[in-house]
Amino acid sequence: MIVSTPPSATADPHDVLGYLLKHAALQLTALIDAALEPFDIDSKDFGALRVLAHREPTSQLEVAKTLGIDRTTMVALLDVLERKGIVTRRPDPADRRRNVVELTAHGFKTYEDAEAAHGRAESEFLGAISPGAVDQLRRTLRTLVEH
Amino acid sequence: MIVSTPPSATADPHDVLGYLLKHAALQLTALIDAALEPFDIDSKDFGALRVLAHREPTSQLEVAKTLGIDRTTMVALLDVLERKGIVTRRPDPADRRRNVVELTAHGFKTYEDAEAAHGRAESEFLGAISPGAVDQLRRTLRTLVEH
DNA sequence: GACTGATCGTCAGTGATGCTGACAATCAGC
DNA sequence: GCTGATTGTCAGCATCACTGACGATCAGTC
Repeated sequence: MIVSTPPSATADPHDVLGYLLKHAALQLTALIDAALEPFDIDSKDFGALRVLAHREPTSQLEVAKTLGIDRTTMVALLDVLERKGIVTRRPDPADRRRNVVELTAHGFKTYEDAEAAHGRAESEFLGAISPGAVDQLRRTLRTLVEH
Repeated sequence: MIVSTPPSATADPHDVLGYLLKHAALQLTALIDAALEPFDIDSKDFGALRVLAHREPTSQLEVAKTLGIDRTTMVALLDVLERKGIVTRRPDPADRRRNVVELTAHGFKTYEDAEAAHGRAESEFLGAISPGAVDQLRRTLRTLVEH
């Protein structure tokens, strides 16, 4: 080493991809949580609602797998949503080990409102970059996450 | 709505940016933690080491601010690194409220080895996308994180 | 020089998150 | 009808990073 790390001798953590990904996720989540707060749900809840709104009623495990969370975590998540009257659980007649999870009417309305708010929050977060860069970002992240 | 969400009626969470960012961060962190394991540090520790290696010895608070973590969190982080002989803490003679934090010789060696391993892990994670896309990703994330 | 307010490191306590391990109920294959 | 696997549930635990409080110290003011 001739000179002591020439250009950015500050060791800017913004060079480290892990830092950038983590903090981008944190900031976006905070924005979305704030945007969803009027609907009494948060970003985790929204993820579940989104899956439920676009599917035939499925089991808890299916939803959990889709969201990439544990089935034990799903229990607590649905407990809250059920208490709020957003989803219902009933035993699946075809396989009584399973619970069929469904959005209530109120749940579906909540989802639609939340979807709009979510979109606005995401757009706000992405406001500083061009639409092309947004597409590129989404594609790149998809590739990385899906190996 | 004419038909019920035409193309991807599965509500793929991979469309949601928050999901992508979070899981990209998780996967990368897991890879890096595994790569750093032989050096008895993890990705959080590495962040601190990186800052310390590229700076004049500074206070705990400075390092914490740079890393975007709380000063109370920094205490525990440094406790571990000090116990491992990677950093030293001593009161700043110029301001005895502060601790001067420094890498030990062993700490610096650890950092250099860890830096190489970290780079390999990051490259492995980024293997599926082109170098151009990597640059673009880094720039985009930087813009987003820095508002 | 002594008082006031702010700063730094420390620690205890807290809340959120998401796991493991165990359990009962149920199903599928033989 | 057994046996083993699956589903939902629950208790317990580990991690993480925070808040609030405290003592020690510093800087500015009188």
